[in-house]
Amino acid sequence: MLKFDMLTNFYSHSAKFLIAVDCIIFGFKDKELHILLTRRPLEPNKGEWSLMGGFMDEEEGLQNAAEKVLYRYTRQDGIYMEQVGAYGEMGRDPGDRVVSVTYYALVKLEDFDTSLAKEFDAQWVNVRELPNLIFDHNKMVDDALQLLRYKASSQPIIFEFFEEKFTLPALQDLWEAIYQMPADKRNFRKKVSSMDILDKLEEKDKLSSKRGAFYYVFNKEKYKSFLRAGNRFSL
Amino acid sequence: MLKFDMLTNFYSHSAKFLIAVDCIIFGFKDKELHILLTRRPLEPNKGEWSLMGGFMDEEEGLQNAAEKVLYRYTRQDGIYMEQVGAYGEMGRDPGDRVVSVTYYALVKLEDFDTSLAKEFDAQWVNVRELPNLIFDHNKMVDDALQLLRYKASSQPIIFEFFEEKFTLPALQDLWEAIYQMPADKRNFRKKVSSMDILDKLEEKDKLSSKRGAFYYVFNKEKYKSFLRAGNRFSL
DNA sequence: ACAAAAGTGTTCACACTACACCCATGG
DNA sequence: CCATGGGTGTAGTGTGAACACTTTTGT
Repeated sequence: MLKFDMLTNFYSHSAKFLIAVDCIIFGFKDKELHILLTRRPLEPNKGEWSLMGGFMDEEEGLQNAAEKVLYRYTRQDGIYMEQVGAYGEMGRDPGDRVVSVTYYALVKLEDFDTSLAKEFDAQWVNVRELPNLIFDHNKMVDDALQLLRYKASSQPIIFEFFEEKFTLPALQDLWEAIYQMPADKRNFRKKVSSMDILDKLEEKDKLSSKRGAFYYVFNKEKYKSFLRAGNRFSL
Repeated sequence: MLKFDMLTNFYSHSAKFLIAVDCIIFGFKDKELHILLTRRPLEPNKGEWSLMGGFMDEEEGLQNAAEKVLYRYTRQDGIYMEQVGAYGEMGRDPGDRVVSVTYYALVKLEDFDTSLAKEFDAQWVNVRELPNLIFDHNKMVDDALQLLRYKASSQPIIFEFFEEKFTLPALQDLWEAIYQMPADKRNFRKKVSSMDILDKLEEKDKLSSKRGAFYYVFNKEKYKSFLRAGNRFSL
């Protein structure tokens, strides 16, 4: 009996914990950064605002668990995702001892399936007007935002917010929403175009202005050359 | 029975996991950055190189667990520590399903109790000459180093490597060990002194040179004024 | 014709880089 | 007296910030 335990499990003496995966899902809408929140469907704290989450299963890793949560609530695949951290202080969840590992994700909000919102009682909430969230979820969002800002300044992840093409005015609006700072139009465009990592399309977006703004696309190959030449992305 | 479960534990259906806390303990010695490693005392992979770690108990949080590990292996208190991340892919630990949460720590290696080394079969290993470590511990060290570099460039944590006082040549050696880059002596000293966050002592360190180098101390009050004036630490 | 957003260059200040010589001391 | 590491200043270059007007087009 003991021998069997030793073969299947070397650490059988130690305590075990529930592991939750909570996702800070960012999207860009109405010139503002939003995150997807839900009304918690279960006790304790049922009905209060909460991040999207779930428990990790035996037969999956942390990444898989996070991807599962993301797919469940967005039906999008290949979502950009990054771990924020682990939250495991005593009593952070009054329901039980739970260690939560958080990921932030960037989703393309242009073609979001609105029927999902009803199904899960989910809403896109402006990050500038966040309500009180359960447990330590507000702290998680703060940490995620800080990490997002750092990553977006040093890696080309800002393009993950768009389905494919985007205009420079929209890109700048997004930048300003992420950093909660106004940016100078000319300096912003200069910085972007100086990296030479975008392709300008013929097509214009005529929806948000009369003149229309040209669409651009992030060009992964150009970005690679850019890196090979010893440069580093910076926004 | 069911009712009782619901009161004490709302999530009783979900899987539970062992949670390990592994620490990347950094120290500065012989002009090089070192980390504290040990020969793993238990199966599986007994005898191989490993980070310092332990399992989290029921009645402690992640932070407490990490502090416990640090105190156990260094006997130092108030160690600077920061979470690196959670590692929880399937099969990362062949012994059992374990999710590991890692912290890096900066310890004062000047007055390190060498008897501890024997007690725990621990050694300070140069980060430039790391052996293969068990499981995903090499990846953990890489991630910790990256985070350390980022933090040390934007916050005054580099001083945590010293007991109290330090010389500018030693500080520069440490900086070079962290970033694995040579630094210009005059530019380095200019940057440090331009922040005006150090106190120069009368005393000199006469051990590492004939002329002797003045000791300096990090002045927390000066640093606060520095921040209040709208500046940001940068090295 | 006018309102509303797109697009475009130049100047200035500051920060970062490169660089070489004298000083103090112990042996 | 000399070898070893400690300590100091300046000039040039590149990067980030400030700043205003013209263009296009739908109504």
